[in-house]
Amino acid sequence: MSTSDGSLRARLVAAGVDLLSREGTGALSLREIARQAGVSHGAPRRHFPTHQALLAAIAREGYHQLAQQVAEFLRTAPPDPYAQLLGLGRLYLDFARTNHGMFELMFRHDLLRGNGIGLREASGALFGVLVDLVAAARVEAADARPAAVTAGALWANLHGIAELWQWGSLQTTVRTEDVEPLLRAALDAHLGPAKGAAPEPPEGGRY
Amino acid sequence: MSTSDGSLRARLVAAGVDLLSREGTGALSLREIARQAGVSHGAPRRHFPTHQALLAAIAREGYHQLAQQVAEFLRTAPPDPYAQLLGLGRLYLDFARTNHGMFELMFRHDLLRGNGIGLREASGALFGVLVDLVAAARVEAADARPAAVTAGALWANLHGIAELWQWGSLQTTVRTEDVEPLLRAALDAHLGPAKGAAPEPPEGGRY
DNA sequence: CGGGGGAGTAGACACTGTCTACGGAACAGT
DNA sequence: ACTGTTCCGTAGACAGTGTCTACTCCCCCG
Repeated sequence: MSTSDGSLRARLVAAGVDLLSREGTGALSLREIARQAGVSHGAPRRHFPTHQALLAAIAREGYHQLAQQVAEFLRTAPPDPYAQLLGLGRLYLDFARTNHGMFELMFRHDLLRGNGIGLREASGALFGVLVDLVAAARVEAADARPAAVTAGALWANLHGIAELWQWGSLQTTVRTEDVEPLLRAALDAHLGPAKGAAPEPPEGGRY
Repeated sequence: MSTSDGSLRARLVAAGVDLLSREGTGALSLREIARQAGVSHGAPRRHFPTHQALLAAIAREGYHQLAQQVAEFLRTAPPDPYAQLLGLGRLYLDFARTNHGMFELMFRHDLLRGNGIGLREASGALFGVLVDLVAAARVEAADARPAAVTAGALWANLHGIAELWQWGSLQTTVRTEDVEPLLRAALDAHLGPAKGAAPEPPEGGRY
């Protein structure tokens, strides 16, 4: 059951991810995905009740990839919470840039709403990591605010940078290739200034 | 020429704005807008070369409305820059919530890209206001960062709050109706703590 | 061996965006 | 005042889309 049931389903999602990275969100029509997967346009219906459900599954795959990258980074990260947050910020922005079709889809809530995608869980896990790191990073700052609020504000900041940056609104003030100052400003603002560690990204890192 | 040329054009944009506020972005098909305006489906082509161009004009109208609200607020705002920024933050988030279809459209860069919409100018004017206010508000903080960077980070923060909040990602940690703590956290983080003025929104204000 | 159910196919339907040909009205010059 | 041009809106066609409904085929279970 797992093979026959999951085979075309997984192939459709994979074809969607591939198409998304090559052509962007505009190319993600149901029929085109089916074409890429080598099946007729009615076939996806056996596995996904609607087009939106298929898109939601593709977005879920995106969250999975992001979570995997985060886990992998944390496994080989320095112990300093601030450096970890800085790395995660770079990771998030880098993900948004290199997978910008996927990133766009992941936050197209108009397409994904009510499709049981489990985005709450997917994003919730990532958010939990963020809350813990924020709580650890600002021990000395002794901020009176709950860590969840600070983490939420920080995530919102990161997300806004990614969104506005990609969209071009920030290009009037910030060079296209360089969001590092914005990232630094966000981290310093929410956590207090850096302790002086890790001014450069690690050499062989993904950034 | 202005009357005949502008008449249907303006009617189409108005119909689009109306439809957008009632039914959301999904209802903004070219033919449906034409139907709402009481013309045939080919008529919009005389004024907008493509569907995207019409959507871009509608989004431009949204930027115009937002700029008007900002100007109106600043006209009757207290002189304190921090209070002004707080009010602008509320205004931005409130705009995103009450006009959430329009807000969504305004940042659908995949639809709007390359349509000569002048979003750069539209958003650029708002951003200029923000930069000035930020520069004024943090005089005492003596931040070494350029005001434009701080303003960019602050705007990104606001935008991220609006985006993630509407989408529901923050509902796990923050009550649905209350983004005020996140807004406060963002302002305090980027500008330094409040000077103690204006802890409450004005009574008859729009928030 | 025979029947049943799931998986994929193929065609239809309403709808979309774009293109083209057509009708008509208003305005121009002589 | 009449004719010609130019522009605006109409109507139909076309390819493409998402969804729905037969229909076929094959595998698996009894």
